[in-house]
Amino acid sequence: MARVNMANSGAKKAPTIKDVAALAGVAPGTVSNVLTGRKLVAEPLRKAVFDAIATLDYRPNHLASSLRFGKTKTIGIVVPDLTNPFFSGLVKELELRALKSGFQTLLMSSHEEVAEEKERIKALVSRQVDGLIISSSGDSIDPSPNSSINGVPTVLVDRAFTVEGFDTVSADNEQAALTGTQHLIDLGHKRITFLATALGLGNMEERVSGYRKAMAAAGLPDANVVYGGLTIESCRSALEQELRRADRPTAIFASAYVATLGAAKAIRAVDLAFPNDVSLLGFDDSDWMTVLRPYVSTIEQPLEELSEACWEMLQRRMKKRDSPMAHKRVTCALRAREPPRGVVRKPVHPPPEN
Amino acid sequence: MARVNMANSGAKKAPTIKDVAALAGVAPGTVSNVLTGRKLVAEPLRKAVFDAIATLDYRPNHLASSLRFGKTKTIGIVVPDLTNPFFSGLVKELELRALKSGFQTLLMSSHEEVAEEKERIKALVSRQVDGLIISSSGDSIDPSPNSSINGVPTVLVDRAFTVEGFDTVSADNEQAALTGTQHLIDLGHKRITFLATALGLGNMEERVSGYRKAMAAAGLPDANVVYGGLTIESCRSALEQELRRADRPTAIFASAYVATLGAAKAIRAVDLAFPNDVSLLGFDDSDWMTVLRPYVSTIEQPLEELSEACWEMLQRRMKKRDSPMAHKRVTCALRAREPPRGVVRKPVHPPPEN
DNA sequence: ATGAAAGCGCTAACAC
DNA sequence: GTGTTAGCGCTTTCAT
Repeated sequence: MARVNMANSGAKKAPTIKDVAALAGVAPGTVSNVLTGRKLVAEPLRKAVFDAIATLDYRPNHLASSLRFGKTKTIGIVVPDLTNPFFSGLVKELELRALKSGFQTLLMSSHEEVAEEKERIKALVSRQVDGLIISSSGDSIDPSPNSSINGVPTVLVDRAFTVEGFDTVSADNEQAALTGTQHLIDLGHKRITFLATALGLGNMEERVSGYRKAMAAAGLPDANVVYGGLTIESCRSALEQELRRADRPTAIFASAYVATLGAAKAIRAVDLAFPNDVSLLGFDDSDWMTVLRPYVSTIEQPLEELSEACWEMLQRRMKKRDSPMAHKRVTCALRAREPPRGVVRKPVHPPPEN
Repeated sequence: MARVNMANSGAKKAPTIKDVAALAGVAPGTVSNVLTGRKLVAEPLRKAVFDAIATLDYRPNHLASSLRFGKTKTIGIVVPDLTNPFFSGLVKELELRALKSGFQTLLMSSHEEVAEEKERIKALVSRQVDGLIISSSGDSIDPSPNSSINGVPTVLVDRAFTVEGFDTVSADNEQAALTGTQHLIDLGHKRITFLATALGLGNMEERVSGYRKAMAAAGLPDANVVYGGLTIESCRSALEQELRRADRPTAIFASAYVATLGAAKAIRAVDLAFPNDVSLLGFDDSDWMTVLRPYVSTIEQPLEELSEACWEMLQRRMKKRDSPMAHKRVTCALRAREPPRGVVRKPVHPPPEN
């Protein structure tokens, strides 16, 4: 009664483990054992199975396997914006580590929308991912087991460090901002504007706080925080206004990738030059920053450490789902590229291009 | 005999459609009908089902559904390098379109390795994706139904236009390179070096060809193609040698994103300035290119059109698997940002930073 | 309109 | 060691 697919003879259906078993003259279970290696199989049968697999060009159906086995060996990753090099770099590192451990990654982007993020998480969960790494768009992830995450082992990265109920990994934002601000102060700046992105993001608040602390510690009362939003253009526009004022800042500390690029654009737009007219310190180092002249300095978040920590935590949680929540901070590095202010006095920007 | 999960009372197992059915007092099939909407269900039962779903916090298992239904509503995307803004931009657009049509995307990166690419494709296929969009690392994709692709509807994008047996979408590379080269010639350049990436990539060969044609047409015999490899650093290094020669080129045409950034770095490294010492025309427009001064001009590949074409083709192929292969070219735009050569004669680069 | 039952492809028990 | 069987969660006939 067993229906046997005609091997490759025009039949549309893909061969199954049953077809392989039939051709090799063994039981389906044996084929499975050969493939998964969970049970030893005698050599002659092994060979027969492999031959059958080859002639049928059999591909295991991962869906069926996962359904039965209860594990997908897949982790889901959700980031706000893949075109942001910070996130694409992070994703690349995460992918690498997951792959090395035999996991595949399912990558989704939330486009900085909380609602979309929820949808993506739900989709990932309904696909039975074994774990989740999320850089949240909203800091408002619900850790309750009834939330969209549904009890799937999850690590939060970059955003949302403050949320209890999750393992989290993020940069030591406050310290990084403090160091960065201090660097600008050491360069001789007094009017330093901090270009933040959006209100209510945990990591951003930490950076703002570090900035304020450094300003206060240096006795500089004029802390000035500008919220430029989450796009390059909105950041440019917000800062441009700032730069057109008579008492414009002499230094900008841009708090994230979009802010850094937005700031660079704003500075160009009002035809100032860094570092003579204005210094620019950015967040999230990127390749192109080294081709700007004079260089823009940055606070670099160590992507390898960040992703390493994520992956370790997630693996731990996947093994022991009830271990206590862990929170890890990684230290950022200051990439100071700017010559000391005042050394290059001569304007370096080209004459107006009529 | 039917085992019923205790609703949320500490039981670990996720509720299934059976649990919902039991609680709502209906058959599993009815729950399915409510959920999928494929068959009408009377209002009182509908409500009971929804109530049960809510109280149990039931999530459909997409794996099981896909296994049974034979479709995953998922397409796989494979690109060589997610940190390349051309690809991350393309992926973003593709994701958008897939999502709008009710498809989810499974994204994988091949890291410019043919072997990895094969693995990723196999993984995607074994996950039963309904379709595949691939930007190949090697131009060597095997279209036979027995290949790793295993008959899954596939569209090739950017790379590998020349491969028969696949639907393909790519830029009109030869025309774009011709236009770009012509632009540099119009600017007065005679010694124009073309910075290619790797040999044997179809799209690259087309660009080289466009360059050569433009040079020949202008009666410029000194076509000079340098292969810089697939990383920013290798491109920088290759071009830097070129720029240190006495008869160095007056213009560089960089053939891809990595080449453009590599070229910018090389130009900086040997302390030349564009466009006075050397002009730079790049491929693949990127945000940061507008903050360099003077601007670097680029050939922009229209990501929206590219992805739109991909998605349309893939949808068509998924519906009619035996329709004839289609090949689509999209036209690139020249973003000329450079002032004419010679207008700004005064050197604009800053004095050496001791 | 609803329920019962078969089965998607695979793996884990349990026999032999 | 190897075969047999049950069933993962869902959808879909086929009866009713």
